[in-house]
Amino acid sequence: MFLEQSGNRIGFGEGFKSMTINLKQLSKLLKLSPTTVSRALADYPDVSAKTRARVKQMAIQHGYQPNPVARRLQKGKTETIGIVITPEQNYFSDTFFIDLLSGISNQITRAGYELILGVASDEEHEMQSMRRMVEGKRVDGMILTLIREQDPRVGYLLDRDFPFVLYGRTRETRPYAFVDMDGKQAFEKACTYLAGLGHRRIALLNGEPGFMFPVGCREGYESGLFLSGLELDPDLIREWKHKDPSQSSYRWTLELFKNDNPPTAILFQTEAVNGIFKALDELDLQPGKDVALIGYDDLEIARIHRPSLSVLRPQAREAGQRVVNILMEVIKGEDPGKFQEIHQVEMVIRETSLPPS
Amino acid sequence: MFLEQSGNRIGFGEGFKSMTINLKQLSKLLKLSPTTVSRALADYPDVSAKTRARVKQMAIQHGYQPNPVARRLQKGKTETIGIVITPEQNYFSDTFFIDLLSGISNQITRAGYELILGVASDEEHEMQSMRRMVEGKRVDGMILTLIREQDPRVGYLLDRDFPFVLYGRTRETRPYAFVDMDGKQAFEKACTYLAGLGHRRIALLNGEPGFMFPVGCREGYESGLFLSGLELDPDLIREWKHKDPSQSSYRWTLELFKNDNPPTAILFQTEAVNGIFKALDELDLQPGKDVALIGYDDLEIARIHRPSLSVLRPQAREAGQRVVNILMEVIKGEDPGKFQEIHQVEMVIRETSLPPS
DNA sequence: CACTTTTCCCAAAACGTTTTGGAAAAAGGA
DNA sequence: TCCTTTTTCCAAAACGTTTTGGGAAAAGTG
Repeated sequence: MFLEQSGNRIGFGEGFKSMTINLKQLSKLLKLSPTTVSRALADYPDVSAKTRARVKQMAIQHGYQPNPVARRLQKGKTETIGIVITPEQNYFSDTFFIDLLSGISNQITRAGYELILGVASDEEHEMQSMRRMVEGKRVDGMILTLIREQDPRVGYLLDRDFPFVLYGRTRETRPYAFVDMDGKQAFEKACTYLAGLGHRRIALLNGEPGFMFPVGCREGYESGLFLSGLELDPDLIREWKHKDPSQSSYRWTLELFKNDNPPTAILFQTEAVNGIFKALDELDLQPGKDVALIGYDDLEIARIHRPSLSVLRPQAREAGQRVVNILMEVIKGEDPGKFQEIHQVEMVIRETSLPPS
Repeated sequence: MFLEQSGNRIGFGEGFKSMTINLKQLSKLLKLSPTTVSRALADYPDVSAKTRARVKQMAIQHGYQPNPVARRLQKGKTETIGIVITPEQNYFSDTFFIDLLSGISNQITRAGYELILGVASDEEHEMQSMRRMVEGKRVDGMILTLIREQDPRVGYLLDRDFPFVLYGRTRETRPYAFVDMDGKQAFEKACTYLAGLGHRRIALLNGEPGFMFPVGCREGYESGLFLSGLELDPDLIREWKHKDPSQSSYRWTLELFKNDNPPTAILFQTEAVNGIFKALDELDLQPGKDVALIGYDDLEIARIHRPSLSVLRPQAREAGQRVVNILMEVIKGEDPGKFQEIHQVEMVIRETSLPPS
């Protein structure tokens, strides 16, 4: 009796469990109607300044917070955003994805929303997890990452006019909202930079085919070569497959140097750096000295490695915040086509981008 | 008018948006009361088999799914579990944490619950994010990871009798539920294994102090030495600080071999492997051949590196699933003290655990 | 048949908010 | 003063479920 946890009585049992107070209880305490209390807290103009102050003070004093579930039901919103990640996307490899997520999460919290997470083992479960969120009315909007060139998720969401924002782009003619990094501009910049140093043989170790982001990287690479008056040599382009060890960055790098006219510089995704270093080591080539290297993504290893790796650095946190802000607009009913942002990528010159020896 | 999205009319406009149906609407369609429909779908015995079948069939046909928000309000549960991660915990470094998260997420989905995620930049925001979830009545239970020896989160949750489960352990006398890896047994096993191969000088490059898991690692290490009749040499023990480059695994490894009686084997967190390899390389020592290595956690790099790294492999996925199952019991009101699980860690012998040369 | 038990269904209440549509009281205007 | 406007508050409805507490019909029992 003494220890019962019914918890809805007020002013009894200073245990933490009973520290939860109701709108009704609060209004009783104030001798006001729940309506007025609710409106006072929401700063409606039709409640006098005096009572508003009194209400707010009492609310703080009792630690009142409106029950989010009840509010959601009444408002007809879930106040929730969904995201699905896959373990295979070793996008998780280092700070990059977590930075993106951090930006997303913080901005969502700021809006008073919730971020719900699904972890899917493959493409099929990814879709399944998303459908559960959408069709189960569990979210007001979706955030999509690691976008494929042909991505069924985008068609699905467009078909039912469900709010979403992509981090990345896809091949889809209907308008949709996205935030993307300017991989093209980044690789073009890196390529012309290396050419400017005197490099004539620049290789590209590109990301996994099927995804969208390597497309931009390649465009930028080709454009950079062109702007520098260099020929494109197909032998210098490789596509790295993350899941297939026979096509690992290590193997591809070794092969690259079997060429009788090997490259003096390599552009690549920083994820692949371990394999590249390993291969160069075996070939007795010094990174930076014998081969210039610029990676895409500023992972921790890029900073701590000796020599430190020159990189292209996308601002993941900022991008995450923008994704959320845009999604909120789309949820409000704004036209998604209005929100298509391409963010510049800065280049960080460290020790692996010297002129050819 | 024709394209209006009011969406609550039935059987009109086969657009996807209107594909959402209500309990009330469904019951009207069936000429039954909402009560009966609800109870039929929940398999209550007081509805005849015939109508139950009819209801279910109609529900499927119209893709009816109860609105989770409404159900939560009525049931007085959020059907939601919270977790807060921090970017600094480069636990995210590879598959380990994402595997844990994957186990957690899948099991939560199976229970019809939701997983909400907070990303905090430091210890203070970590607490803040958790308090928002708990005091804002946004979750029914919390999952805690990367536990510190003194962890204010645990005290906080115990104080208000809020359901939670730790992945890991902490110094706290009150009973609480946890799932932990048997780091002690793992390091003991690795240590005696190396000693059995003939190693006499075994070093420990331990995890960051302040966290709980290195404590078990050290205990296991010391116990392993003792069981093998080896002396403990404090010079062979280092604590690696992730955020402080002056105490990086690279530096510590170099220092380790300045010793005039250097180790022939090293035990460490696999996270630290890059620095160790780098240092050994500079010292002209071959991993596996000149120095035996066993890492804790089976990260991808352990498998793909040549020589491949022998490791201790915690089963992250399974642990994640157990954490959720236990949390569900605790939420139901079971005594948390009953759920304290320590999972065995298997040892995977690869190429870096040879006898001393 | 009269009574009890079982089967099957439902109206109403409840969960905790916000919104709607006033209404009473106070203030302003003539 | 009387009428209009503004200020300030509130009762009731609504959001979409599940649970409570029956109640009518059907089936069983003597």
